[in-house]
Amino acid sequence: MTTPPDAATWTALADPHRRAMLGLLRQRPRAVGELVDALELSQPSTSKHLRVLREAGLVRVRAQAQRRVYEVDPEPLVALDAWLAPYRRLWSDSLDALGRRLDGTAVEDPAHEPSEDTP
Amino acid sequence: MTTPPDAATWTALADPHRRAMLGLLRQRPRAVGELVDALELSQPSTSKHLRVLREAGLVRVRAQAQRRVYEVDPEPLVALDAWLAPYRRLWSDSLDALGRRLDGTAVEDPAHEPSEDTP
DNA sequence: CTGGCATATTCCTGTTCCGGCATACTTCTC
DNA sequence: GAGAAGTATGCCGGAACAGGAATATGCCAG
Repeated sequence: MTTPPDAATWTALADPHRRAMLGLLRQRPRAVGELVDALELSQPSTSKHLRVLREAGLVRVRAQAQRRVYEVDPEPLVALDAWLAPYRRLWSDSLDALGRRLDGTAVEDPAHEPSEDTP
Repeated sequence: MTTPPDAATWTALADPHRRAMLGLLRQRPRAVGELVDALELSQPSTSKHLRVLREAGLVRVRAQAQRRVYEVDPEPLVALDAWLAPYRRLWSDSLDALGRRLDGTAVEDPAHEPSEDTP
């Protein structure tokens, strides 16, 4: 049933700076200072955003002497991917004539996805 | 290069009610009243959320006499899917031994994705 | 054209969120 | 140890956002 993304995941990704951070960390792990330089953010602000990402489980920290090296933890993104799955048929059906390639996106009967996320 | 998701898409999806709405609309198009009943929200609040979704391009409206029937427009989700793509290798490489199935997720050389979203 | 239904919009309030500045904490260097 | 580098946290003001109530708008039935 593939757990839907945690609310924290969504709110973490809602911010452009945090998405940019994730983009940089996807390339390679980086210390906070590198991120401060790359994005044009103050160090405290950067740390706070990293905190949000960390608490959402999107990044992991490993301490290297005084510096903290952050790297992406893809797990919440897997959940996002799963969340997206049922919507995928909405366009793959029409645009992708090849249809059902044998990935997870098996063609299920309509209107029976997990109701998910209903508050 | 697959345009990255608009900021509006992310903020629209950041709200649980709006995600729930999208989930309901994915099953079938619905009029506002149906959504008001399904979610436990006031009608004005519902309309406002629909407005956000609409302006993000995530839903389309078609007028049916006095009622407005909403349905999902998957286009922004395609962008989301594309945004997710470069991250997918982070877990498909490790978990999915089958690797590079021939979808869009071709295996590119690391650390060269579009820098995207940098504010 | 009057009244009623379905939806959108406005106004207002409480809350959350972001950014900057100052500061505390930890670890390295000398 | 003293000081510096690297990072995290607290506090604050301003902006953005969510929800409710009341109201406005469009459309239909009689």
